[in-house]
Amino acid sequence: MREFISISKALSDKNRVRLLLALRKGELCVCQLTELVQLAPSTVSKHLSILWQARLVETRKEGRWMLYKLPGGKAPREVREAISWTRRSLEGDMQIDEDTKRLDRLLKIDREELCSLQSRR
Amino acid sequence: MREFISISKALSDKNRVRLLLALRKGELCVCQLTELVQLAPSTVSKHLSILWQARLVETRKEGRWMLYKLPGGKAPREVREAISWTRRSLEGDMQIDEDTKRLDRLLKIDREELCSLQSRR
DNA sequence: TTATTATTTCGTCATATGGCGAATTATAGA
DNA sequence: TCTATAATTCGCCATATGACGAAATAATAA
Repeated sequence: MREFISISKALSDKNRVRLLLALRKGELCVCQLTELVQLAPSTVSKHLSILWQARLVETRKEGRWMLYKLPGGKAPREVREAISWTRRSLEGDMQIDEDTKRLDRLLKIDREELCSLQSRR
Repeated sequence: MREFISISKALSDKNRVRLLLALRKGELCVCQLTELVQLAPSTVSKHLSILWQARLVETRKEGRWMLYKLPGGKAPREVREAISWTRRSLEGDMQIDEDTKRLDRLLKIDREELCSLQSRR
């Protein structure tokens, strides 16, 4: 029950779902995700930590960057099913489609450059 | 997105999930559900209204009783999948198993009798 | 070492949520 | 009609949540 509630709570915020589904595109750093959802980095970090605690994302540190991605095939069944339910339910969702387009554009920019752009605000 | 968030929010509370899964046993009135989860009737009613707004349950009025049940096959795919994800995820969950046993006992008591027992508190 | 940069943690605020009991509504029974 | 009962709505309270900016941490670059 604990795990289930943790997952459904994690999925019960719009911005967290946006972040989760952005990771369909592959590994992303906090900068890139922050640029996508346009929230304060501290807020994005908190959201990601909630997704991580629910095991909905995995992390890997690469130099200065913390990279987040969807879990691999060895994730618990609950988790895999939660993610695929989320993906199917939001197929064709306007917000998610916009995010996808925006993300495609962001991915053309080098990570280094994108992150430094951000710190200039 | 609205619908999805509404569903995941509805599923993000332990007692609501208990109520939802109790309905596997068929139609139940608020009295029966209140007796099961041991919360104030007003609290149970509120929870049920949240489940209803998310389309996770259907209602039918029969005399003084408001009966709640799981949605039929014509429910939106999102909803059906959410329910089956919930059921599968909580298969073998201790709390749910206890509820199931308790509910089996409660179902042996006539509704009329069970409800009137309750109002004597 | 020192400075810069990416991320997280902390403190704070406004709002949302889950709980209850009291009051209200709707239906059944006397 | 008047009363009893099932359920909901309302008002309240304590706690949880999502947001931010400032401060702390960790890693690279100068």
